[in-house]
Order: sequence, then C-alpha cells, then structure tokens
Amino acid sequence: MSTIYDVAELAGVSPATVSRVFNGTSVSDEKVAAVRDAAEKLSFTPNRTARTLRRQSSEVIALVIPDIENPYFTEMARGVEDVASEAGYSVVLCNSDAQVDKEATYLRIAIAEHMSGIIIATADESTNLDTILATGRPVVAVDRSTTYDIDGVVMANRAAGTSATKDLIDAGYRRIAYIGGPEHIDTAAERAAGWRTVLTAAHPDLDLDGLQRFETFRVDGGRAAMEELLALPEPPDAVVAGNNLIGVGAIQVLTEHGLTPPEVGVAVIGSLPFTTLSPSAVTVVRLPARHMGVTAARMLLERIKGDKQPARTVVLRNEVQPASKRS
Amino acid sequence: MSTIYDVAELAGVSPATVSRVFNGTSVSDEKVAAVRDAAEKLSFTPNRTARTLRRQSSEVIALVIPDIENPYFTEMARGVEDVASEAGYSVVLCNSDAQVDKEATYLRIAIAEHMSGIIIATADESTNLDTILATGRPVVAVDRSTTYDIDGVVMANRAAGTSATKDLIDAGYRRIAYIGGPEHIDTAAERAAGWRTVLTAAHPDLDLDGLQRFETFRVDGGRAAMEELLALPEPPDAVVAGNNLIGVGAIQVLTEHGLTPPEVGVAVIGSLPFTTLSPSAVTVVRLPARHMGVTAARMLLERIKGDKQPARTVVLRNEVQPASKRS
DNA sequence: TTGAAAGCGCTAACAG
DNA sequence: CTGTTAGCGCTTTCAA
Repeated sequence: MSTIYDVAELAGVSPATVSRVFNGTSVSDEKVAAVRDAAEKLSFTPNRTARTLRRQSSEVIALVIPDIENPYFTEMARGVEDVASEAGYSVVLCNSDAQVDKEATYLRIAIAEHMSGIIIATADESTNLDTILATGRPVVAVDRSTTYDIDGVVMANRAAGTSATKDLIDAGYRRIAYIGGPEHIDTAAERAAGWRTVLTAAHPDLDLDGLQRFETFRVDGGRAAMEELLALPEPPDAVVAGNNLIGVGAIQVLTEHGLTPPEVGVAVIGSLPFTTLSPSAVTVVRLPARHMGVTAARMLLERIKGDKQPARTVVLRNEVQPASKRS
Repeated sequence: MSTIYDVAELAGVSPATVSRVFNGTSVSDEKVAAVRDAAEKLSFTPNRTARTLRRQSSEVIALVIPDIENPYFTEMARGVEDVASEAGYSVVLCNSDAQVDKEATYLRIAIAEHMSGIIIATADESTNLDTILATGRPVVAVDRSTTYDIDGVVMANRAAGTSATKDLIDAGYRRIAYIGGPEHIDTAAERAAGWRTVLTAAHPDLDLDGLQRFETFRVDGGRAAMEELLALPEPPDAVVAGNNLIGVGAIQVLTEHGLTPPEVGVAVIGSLPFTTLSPSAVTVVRLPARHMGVTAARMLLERIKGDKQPARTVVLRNEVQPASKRS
C-alpha cells in the first residue's frame, strides 16, 4: 500500500499537495497532472481510516433494520443505497433482529466508526437514541415513529388499515379479523386502529377484541394467529394482515385448511413479492418501501450537509390493489 | 468524546495502561479498577478509527452478495452474522447487484477501510480478485466457485439438479424442462448438468436443448422462460427451476395459465420461504443457506487468525422435500 | 499556489 | 507490571 508520501516523492511535490489534489482544492494544472500520474503508477488509494481519524467523520451511513430477511426492509435498503452511493456515501446494513441490545451495539459502532448518519427502523418503542443524538449525528427514523424530535418517514399506516378493511367490507365480508404486529409498535397500532374504526362503523355489533391478534411481524406470527382465529367457535370470514409476512403466514394456514383466499377474504398491508398465489385473489395495500428508503436517505444527506430546519415527518401514501377474481 | 488521555489522567495512570486495560494485557488489579472507573465516569468509548489506523486492520468483515433481495442470500447473511458477531466481528453487507463494477467498488472499500476479510458470492465469472488477494486479506467464496486458489463453500449443485429431476421422473413426468440462471455461472451450469444427465438417461429421445432456458436468477427470469416454454408447440409437462426466485416466477405463470402445480410438475432448487402455496404441491430441494454462511464465516475467521493450510472447498449436501399431494 | 509541521486517538516496542 | 515515545496516513493551519 502506497501513501501520499510515496506519491509526493515520485511526483516531486509535498504530501500536502497530493492531499489537495485528491480533495479538489486549488493546485496548479501541471502539479495535478504529475500527482495523478504518480498515483496511477503506484496504484495509490487514499487510506480512508487515516482520513476519517483526521477529519473525525467518514462517508458511511448506517442503516439499522429489525429484520433483514423481510423483503420490505431489503427493498427499502435498495432505495437508501441508490441515493447514498450516488452521493458518494456507502451504506452499512445492520440487522438488529428486533432486539434493543443488538441495536444498541450497532449504534455504538456507528459512533466509534465515525459514521456520518443513521437511518433506523427502531426495534422497539424503548429504543434509546440519546447517546447517538448527543454526538450530534443526524438520525432519520423510518417505518416507525419515535418520541424523539428527529426527521422521520412513515407509511400512511392508519389509512392502510382502513383501505384494507373497507375493501373487504365492500366485497361483502363481515367478520373481518385483524392480525397485527407487536401492539406497542406505533406502525402496528395505527394499522389496527384503521381496521377498528372502519369495522366498528360498518358492523357495530361485532366483538372486535375477539377478532384481533397481536403477534410478531413474521410468518410464524401470522400462522399462529390464523390458527387461533380458525379455531374460534365463530371463525372470521376474512382477515386483514398487518404486514407482508403475517399475510404469508395467514394465507399458508388458510390454504392448508382448504380455505383458499377468495373463500376467506384476505387483505394484506404490504406487498408479497415472492408469492406464487394468483395475484388477484388477495387485496394488497402496496407500501412504497423503496421510496421510503430514497426519501429517508435524501433527508439524511441534507442534515449531514448541515441543514438545520425543524424536524420533519414525511408520510407516504399507499396504493390499494384490490382482489379482482372474487365471484 | 473522551480519549485514553482523559481516562489516563483521571485514573492517574499512563495512556498505555488504559490501552492495555482495554486490550486484555496484564495490568494490576487496582489499576484496572481505577481505569474502568474513570472510563465509566467519562463514558469513554475507544476510537476504532484510531485503533484501525494503528493496527492496520479492523474487526469488520465484508459480505458481498449479488442480490440482497433474494431470501437465499439474506438467510446466508444471517449465518455469517451470527458467527462473526460471536467472535467480536461486525459484518458489512454489500450488494453488488450482480454487477462486476459495483462489486469492484465494494472490494476497494474493503481494502481502504482495512477490513480483515471478505466473503463473496461473485457477480460473474469475470470477477477479479487479484487486487484484494494481493493485499493478503483472506477471501472465502460462497455459493459460486472461482478460478482462484481460495477457500470456498458451495452447494452440491449437480446433485441438486439430479435429485430434483429424478423426483419428477419418479412421479411420472416426462417432458421435464429446465430453467436455470446465467449459463456462465458455474452454480447454474452444474444444476443444469444434473438435470441433463438424469433426463437423458431416462428419456433419450427427448430434445433437451429445446427444453432448456438460461435466464437471470430472478422472478422475471423464471416468468419469461416459463411463458416461452408454455408457448412451445409441445410444452413441457414439468419443470425444474434453477433457484428459488426462478421457481416463484415459473409457478406464478403456471398458476396464471390455470396449470396449478401438480398438474404441471414443479421442482425448485432452493427454498421458498415466503410462498403461500400449499407446501406439498411442489418438490423443493432445500439448500442450507444459513449453514453455508456459518461455514464460510468460520473458515474466514480461521484464516484471519493466521491459518495457512491449503485452500479448501466445502460442499454442502442438500435435502429433497418431495411434493406429497400428487394424485 | 505551495510546503512544513502539528496533530487526530490509539498501539506497540522499548526501557525501567 | 508500567511509562515513555514514536509513529499509523492523512488533513489543515500557518507561513512563505
């Protein structure tokens, strides 16, 4: 590995000049050429660690998500990555596994590695951002809102809940259950609230509490809840799934019980990228995950550049794609 | 941010002692206590950048994969992460998007950031590892083999192809098509070879070339090829999908054409984590993706620790899960 | 526009 | 066991 000193010597200039060439400050054309030449010959790559140590900041942003195996988050990650790499930043993906302590470890690494900003979908409502915010680093919350005064990007979660439920009601279903994620995550709570409002208005006689389940945002969560609901003395005739994976689990269980979708109505909040189901049998509320990533990354970059305006929260609209094959 | 000097002063020791305390070299108990106390009071976190600059290596490993949206790779990533974090290493996930130049950029970053090792599923057979290997960093290839003399972990790809095909033949299918990934990726080629061998032996009269398609390892690849195959004058009565996403695409198209799986036989090489399909309608050759990640990470850590034995290639056996609902 | 020189925070000889 | 000291490679005043 060659250093700026090697390059400087070969080019006949000072190390400072080499540094300037690689940082775009004014250097005479001839010296620029000489330096570039020498750098080429030595296949010189600037040592980022040294630069980071000196500058106390690096062009890396951390993206902390609770489940790397959920396509919703990986799609979002793609959005973040595209914007970031366009701007010369790298993205480090950190999987908190929905555990606050793992999350805290990654946050600590982000500080210790001088990363310039963080985009985070918090593991929990108890996620503590005090330390990271105390360092002055910008943090953008995605998918889930926080109690902190920071930028955020969220889906129109309540609207997603209402649209999904309305669509099932319009299709004639009545006992519409809801399977959501952990109750204390605002995203899950909001979607549930949307379902509750619409369903109460349409069928005030229903026992909503009996039709509602809170589970993990994973396939097994959806499966467990769906099994429970089917075992009810009076099972639901339709179900709203609070996220994509819960939807997969619920549909799996229904299929296994011989209740293929239009038979029991299904609406899923979130897309099902890898489903083999006939796409028209299930209502899908598409959530613009990639767009969420793009928006969050742009906001973060603005903050990194020094933008000081008050914290903003962007709410992303979603798009309902109704089941079409219902008889 | 406080430094070891601050801690040293408060604890009444030298900076070197503070460093020793944080690196486990012998220090008297009382000084250890004093240092820990002081560090606590100042909420001191060692500056990793400085340590990296000094040590010329950091406890970070890069995991470069061609498609972060493929559950196969994210499952593998989980395996890598578990082993790595156990050993005190962090994992940086890099998405090459199957593009050699993006991949090269990440490799360059891995060097510039002094990461201690790389696990890579190469984008292409033209991936160039010369530069990274020249730095002396250990590299482990996963999922796809390379022409370099380095450690590797691959699936039993040919066996996967033969098992999948055999299962369909045993079930009575005859015109069994194959949809694989890019032909020049050895993983794809091997799986195809397995299919070809078995099918030729069973039905020597078939025109195999006409039943074979090479596509991208993605859902749209599977869709396109399946549409083509169905449009054939004499369409296949079964199909082997070369990976999970191709399987999803193929099944989607079949479903849309009213040919739900046991009607046309389907065998998929790779698991379908998020399908809503009745699990017993399709033959699945399970690939131990997580295990691949675990194995690769362990090998890499051994190399990082200085192991110099000749390069090894580990081949992971897979498990066939036959369709059970066939009549 | 250019160079000299002083660190960024940490580690690793080397003495003691 | 402990302290002193010399850098790791780069950026950035400060002078020239």
